[in-house]
Amino acid sequence: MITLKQLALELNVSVSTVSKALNNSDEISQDTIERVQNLANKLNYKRNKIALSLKNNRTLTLGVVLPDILNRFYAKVLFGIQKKAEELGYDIITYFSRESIIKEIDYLQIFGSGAVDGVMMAISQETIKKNDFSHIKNLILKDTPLVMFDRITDKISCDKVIIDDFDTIYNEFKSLVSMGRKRIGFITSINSLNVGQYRTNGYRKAFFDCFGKCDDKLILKLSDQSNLSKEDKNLSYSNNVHQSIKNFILNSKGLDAIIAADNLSGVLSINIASQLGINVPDDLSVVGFGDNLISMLSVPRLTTINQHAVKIGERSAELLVNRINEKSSNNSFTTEIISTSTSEGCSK
Amino acid sequence: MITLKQLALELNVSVSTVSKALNNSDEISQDTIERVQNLANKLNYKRNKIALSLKNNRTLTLGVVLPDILNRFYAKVLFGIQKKAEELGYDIITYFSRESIIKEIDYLQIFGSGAVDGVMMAISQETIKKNDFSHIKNLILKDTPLVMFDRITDKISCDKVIIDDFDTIYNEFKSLVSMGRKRIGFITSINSLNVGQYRTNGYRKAFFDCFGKCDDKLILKLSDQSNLSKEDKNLSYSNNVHQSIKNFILNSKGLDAIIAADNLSGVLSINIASQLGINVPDDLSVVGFGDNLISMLSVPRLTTINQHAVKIGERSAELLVNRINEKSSNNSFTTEIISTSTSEGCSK
DNA sequence: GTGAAAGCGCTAACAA
DNA sequence: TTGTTAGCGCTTTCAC
Repeated sequence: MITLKQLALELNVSVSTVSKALNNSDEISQDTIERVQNLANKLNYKRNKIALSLKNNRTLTLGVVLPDILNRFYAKVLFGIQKKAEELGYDIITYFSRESIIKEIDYLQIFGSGAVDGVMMAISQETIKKNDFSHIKNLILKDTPLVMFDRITDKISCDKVIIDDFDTIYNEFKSLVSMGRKRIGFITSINSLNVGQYRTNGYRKAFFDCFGKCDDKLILKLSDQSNLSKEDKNLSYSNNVHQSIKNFILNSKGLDAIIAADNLSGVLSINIASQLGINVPDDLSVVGFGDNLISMLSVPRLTTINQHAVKIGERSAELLVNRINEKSSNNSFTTEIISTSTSEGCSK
Repeated sequence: MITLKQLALELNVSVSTVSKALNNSDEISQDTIERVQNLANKLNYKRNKIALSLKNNRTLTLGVVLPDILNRFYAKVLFGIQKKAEELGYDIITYFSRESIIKEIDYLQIFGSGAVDGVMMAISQETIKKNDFSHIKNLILKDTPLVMFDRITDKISCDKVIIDDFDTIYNEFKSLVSMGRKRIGFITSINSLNVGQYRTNGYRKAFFDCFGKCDDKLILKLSDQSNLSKEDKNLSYSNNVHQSIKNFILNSKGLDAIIAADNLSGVLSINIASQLGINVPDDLSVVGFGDNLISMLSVPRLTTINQHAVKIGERSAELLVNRINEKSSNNSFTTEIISTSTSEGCSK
């Protein structure tokens, strides 16, 4: 590794002169600046990030805790985080809690001891279930800036970035009704998550507002994927899911629309309906969460509700860096809602 | 942040005594050790990672450059990397090149300046196309340990982890033949990648060995996804792909099997064939790359070739840490081949 | 058994 | 305009 010392030696100047020259300090003559920078370029010199961190007491690194990188939504969030962080001059260190609170506790302790300047996280399912957020409180006590996204909790005061799950489903329901749909079903495989519950509530409320008491037979709860061990996500699991959806479609009399609360059920519903000879979207409208990639796997392509995951990541990073750079500890935290949008597809 | 100095002050001992006590040095009396450690625990003292890095000239951090985190294969690799790195006591800093050589150059320069102890990467498509690996050579010149995975090149000497694309497809073809299939088609959307070419070559060779001269009409080259800007991955793109596959199936006389070289074409082929009234797998066998999640989106579920992406990540991290810990610079690099396996599904 | 001092690579106040 | 020095938090050698 090439250091200031080596440059200084080579050029017969002092280390501090080199340092200043590289920083374009106006204390240094133009001539020296050029000599130094030329050599630095030639040798491909790059400042040592570690030394800078120690000196400045800031690492220019952000910590990220994701429940599950194999979930495409979080992969997109991570992409957004990385992109924005890079723009703002930060690196990211990434951990995956795999829905475990123990891991989460571990990770936050590491992040809380000077390894990063701030932390972004979506809490694990286990943490939600245990309703125990003390590890997150500890992080905040250490004055580590924190931004929560997607999976959040009222118990913690910090900046937050979410989508409005309730309203999204509520509005989607209304939109289907305005298109003349009368029996709108709801499929979810994320029952145990708060976001899943908000979506279900949005469905129930819209149903009530449009048609009166909600018919629970129109709600299909698939077993929660994230509750399954890897071994369970095998053939028999997918057979079960296929069968459940098939039965749901066959047994729901007059069903003319489906809203899927996750990014797989929608695609599956279309493919299964097609096999049953049901024409999508003429006989059955299907709308689901998803993105360009997953949604193109159904024939016809699924009409999707786009959560703008990348944007969630970007805004989280932005809010975090703002918070880091804030001098006084401003106590007013914001909760930012990223609006969803319906993207083109042929299934609605 | 709490430091050694503060502990020392509080306990009326020197900084070095505190340091040694925390490290259970036998130079220090048991009594002092206890006093120090008690206070440290009480105040939740954690060593400052940055200071340690500077002192020891190793960061306990690994650098990762992925072409695209939205590609599920790389998301899985990243998962494997993170898992193994954590086991071995390392953090990871992650960059996404987005298939751009400029980004890649940037990232490797940062990584080469002491920010990490070693680097893992899969090269970008642009780098492959330009056939210019000087930035990677520069990294190696700086004595930064490097492991390449999945997308590699002969031009660089380092440890490598790959799957055997050629043999995988070759064997899959033979397996289909042994099941009595006679007209086996091949669909690929990754033409421009070397891995894509290896797979195509595997197909051609197997075809030749079984049936003589390969009929190019049985090969469908879809437009390369990673060449598309985000805007192009829209409805018309998926319509085009759907239509291409449909035509391919309809126009390939006697087609009784399809091997898909990427993780989407297989699922799509099944769903499209089903819509055409073709029975999968009775009339048409379909085998594709994929994983538990994507493959369950077809009805029936796709029989997949599993690349064991997580394992690729794990082995890469393992090889890298081994290389880092190696005293002498051993020049014999290994290329590790992770074997694929066919996982259960109903489409073969 | 304990402490002083040097040094990892860098910046910045202060001297020259 | 350039150089000297101190110090970020930590470990380690060498005195005491």
